[in-house]
Amino acid sequence: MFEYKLIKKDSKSMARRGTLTTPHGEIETPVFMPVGTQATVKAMTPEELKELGSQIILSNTYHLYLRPGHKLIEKAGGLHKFMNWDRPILTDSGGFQVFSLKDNRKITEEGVMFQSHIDGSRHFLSPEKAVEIQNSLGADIIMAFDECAPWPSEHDYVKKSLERTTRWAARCKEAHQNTDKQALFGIVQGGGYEDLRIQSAKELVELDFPGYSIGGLSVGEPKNIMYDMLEVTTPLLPENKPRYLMGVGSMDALVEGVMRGVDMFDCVLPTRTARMGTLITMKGKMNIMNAKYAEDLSPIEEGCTCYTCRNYSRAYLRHLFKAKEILASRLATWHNIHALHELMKRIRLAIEEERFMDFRKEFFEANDDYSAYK
RNA sequence: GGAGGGGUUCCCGAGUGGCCAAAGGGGGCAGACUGUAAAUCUGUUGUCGACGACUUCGGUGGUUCGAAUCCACCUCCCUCCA
Repeated sequence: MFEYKLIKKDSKSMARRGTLTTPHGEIETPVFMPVGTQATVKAMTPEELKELGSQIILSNTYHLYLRPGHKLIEKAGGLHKFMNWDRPILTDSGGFQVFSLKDNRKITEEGVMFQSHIDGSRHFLSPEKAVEIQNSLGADIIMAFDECAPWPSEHDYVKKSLERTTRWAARCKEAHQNTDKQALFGIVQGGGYEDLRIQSAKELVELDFPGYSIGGLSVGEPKNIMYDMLEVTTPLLPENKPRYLMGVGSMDALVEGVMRGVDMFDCVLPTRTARMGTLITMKGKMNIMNAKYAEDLSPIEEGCTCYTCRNYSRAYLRHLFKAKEILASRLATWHNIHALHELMKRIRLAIEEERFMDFRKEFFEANDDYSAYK
């Protein structure tokens, strides 16, 4: 029910083109996955997500466990049914919340004691519990419970953390019941240390997962460190298994990640920044609220085929944002997600046509935000 | 016509002798955001030849070492009475 098929390998880089088969359909990789933490990609309906090209979306164990509760979702027939999304779903384990809610939790070997950000109540999340919740939710791909160590962290701390994450991964695998319907990914950690990334990758591969995530990156470290970590990690991962770089979603990082052998990416960046008025284009990002767009009646991006660009002008978008209209968030989110899907589509095509590195060169030459690469 | 209250920097609105270029909010301008505690947060918002100087708190003229703050007159607005 879960299978990764490698279609084509780029001859000049680690880039690869593949297909991921899940109980809820196939995913063409490399792929960008929008994030719908609370069982909704903010501002978009599932129908709209399909229209703009989303193949798979994320949701979150910690958030759905606290509210509305995984039991309710199970009773509703699972997350797919509950949120009316019949394509693949991937759930994060709550490992990222170990990082992001660091002031409200305590880590032990057994698991993590959280204090709810909603009402302050205490909850214990362990590898077993995280898997149990994810089994209830029923996502096609689920994550092992890990610790996403903060940047910067001492070598000693990261080493202990990753070794615990490996032990937790083994416990997750042991606890996982629906292996036929849900693929459990292990998560490589190791901070910004090459030796630790190598150690983590080897330990996890030893445990044999249907896919491997690369976590603990894009948490504040310089980009070159992230790329260095990818370069030591992906060669150690089995070629016939998908690799998922967690939490990465700027256009440049997507291109650079693909070049280093990553198949899957997710990120809140396009949706969050969309709500703040930052729009993503192939030429760079733009803050649509800037005064210079006040009377600009052209679309966000010339030639863009998204619903927003087909129908609305920069001036109109700016007006909606200035007026704090809810439609502003919707139209901007629509465009941003579409932009990343479009980028991935071009990347896939470029790999198929054996011109990925040329595509990469053209991308960086055309994109003002990443002129450092020129 | 009489009585009272008030006119503050783009707007609203504090301030009632020096610590005031003037609180706070709004608006404006700009920035950040990467497995979502985010329709959030941060900076900035009189001028200049700018670690100092100059102009500003309805207008004019005073008092004072010193005024947005006190006094006089003028002007405009609001409330009540006739």
